[in-house]
Amino acid sequence: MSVEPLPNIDRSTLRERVLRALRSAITSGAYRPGDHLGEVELAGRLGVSRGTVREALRHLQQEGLVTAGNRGMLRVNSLSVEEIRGLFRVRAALEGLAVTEIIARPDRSAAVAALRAAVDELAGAGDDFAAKVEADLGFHVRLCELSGNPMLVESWRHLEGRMRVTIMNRDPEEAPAMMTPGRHAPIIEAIERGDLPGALAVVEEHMAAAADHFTSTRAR
Amino acid sequence: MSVEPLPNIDRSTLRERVLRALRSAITSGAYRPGDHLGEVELAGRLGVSRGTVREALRHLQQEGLVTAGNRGMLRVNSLSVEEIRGLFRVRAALEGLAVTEIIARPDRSAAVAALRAAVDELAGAGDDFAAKVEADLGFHVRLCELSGNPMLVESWRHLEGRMRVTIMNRDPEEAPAMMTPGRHAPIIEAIERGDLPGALAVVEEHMAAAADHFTSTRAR
DNA sequence: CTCCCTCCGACTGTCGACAGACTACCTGCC
DNA sequence: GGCAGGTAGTCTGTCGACAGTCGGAGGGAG
Repeated sequence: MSVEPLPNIDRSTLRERVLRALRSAITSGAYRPGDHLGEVELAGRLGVSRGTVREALRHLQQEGLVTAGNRGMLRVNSLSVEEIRGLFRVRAALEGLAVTEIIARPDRSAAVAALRAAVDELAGAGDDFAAKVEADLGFHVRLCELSGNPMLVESWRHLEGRMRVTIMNRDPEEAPAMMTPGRHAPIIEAIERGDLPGALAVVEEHMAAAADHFTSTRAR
Repeated sequence: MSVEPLPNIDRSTLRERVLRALRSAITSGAYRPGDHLGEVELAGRLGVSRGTVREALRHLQQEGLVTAGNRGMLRVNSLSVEEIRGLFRVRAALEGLAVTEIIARPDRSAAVAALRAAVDELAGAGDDFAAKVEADLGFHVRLCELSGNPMLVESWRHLEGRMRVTIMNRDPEEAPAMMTPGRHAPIIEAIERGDLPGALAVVEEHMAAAADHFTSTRAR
């Protein structure tokens, strides 16, 4: 008797799938910042009950992708200039911790290799805007993962939704300037040298530049 | 016609009130880490429907107060030793950013005064364990607030639930050693001097000591 | 023409019920 | 005595419906 095929059964709950669908719809730009997300419409469109959509929306609200407006109505979030500046300062602190812990680890060279693979993906994204975004964020989350500190990853992910709406609030035409291998290589090099102050300075500057980028010429 | 009294109407939703009640029940120790939180039991005890309790529980799950166990059943969270160490390293990074921004602000002396008031509350808590916990966490969240970076506060609060279950997982008898005015004063003094490297070192050491404290003699 | 009142539509808040899944126990057979 | 199979109980997952509230359109009075 054969035992191979039997495709993996999807054991995820409906709520999880709806959550992923909505998150994807927002981060892909199908819903723009400010758009109203009505429970009834979404439930009808997804073919599930309101309660299920509701739970997914509440989850996205805590992720910062969605925010409550008048009368509890939810809409796609968009950050103010001050929030964006603060966001990138927090990211600088978190990713500064990440490089600190990576440099302190014995398997630093393995981390460097993994990071190089991440920038290669960024280089391979070409002109595909969505792929560039994924590769860029993928590099930074990988940075956190390689620190070996799950709580750091958790904290970083808590900011991810806010970053994604910020990215989506801009014109895709002018964003690629930020997401190039050249901007990320210095971080890896400093880690490889074991140059902690240098790595911290590079991360700091990387985030400051990103903050400037996303706070100028806002809203498309 | 008189216009004064008319007590403020509570416009909070039932879900918000249930959320606060459950959060309070956990952080006060009524439910211990590992305890199972059944939707039916809670709904019956609170006199609300399961759906409402469910939403509150999901919120607490994202806060890290509650975690999913077998078959989606939720129980009060408890952190491993590694998670606790990582948690306090992230806190060190965040609160390090806080002191950095406070020192850079022009109204630094006002922040110092506010922080002194916070440690006074800690001193006035006496032997009341719950009051000491509130005053201690109050000091640190105040530190973040005074940075003027709302995103920093948001990130810190995201860790608050995990800290609270960690605190609650220990014997109240031996915790007070951590939460004394003497342990917090050096932070304020370094800020007052404008001594950034000194302040960072103090915060770092404060968090390392706290991590050691909460990873030794675990579980009561 | 303007202002106010009323009615209508839409949306979220909350609830109770049904269904599916897993656990633990209990019984009968080997 | 031990193990397989069945069975009851309990928990979460999901759904549809009712109710309350807010905003706006529309009509009538001044």
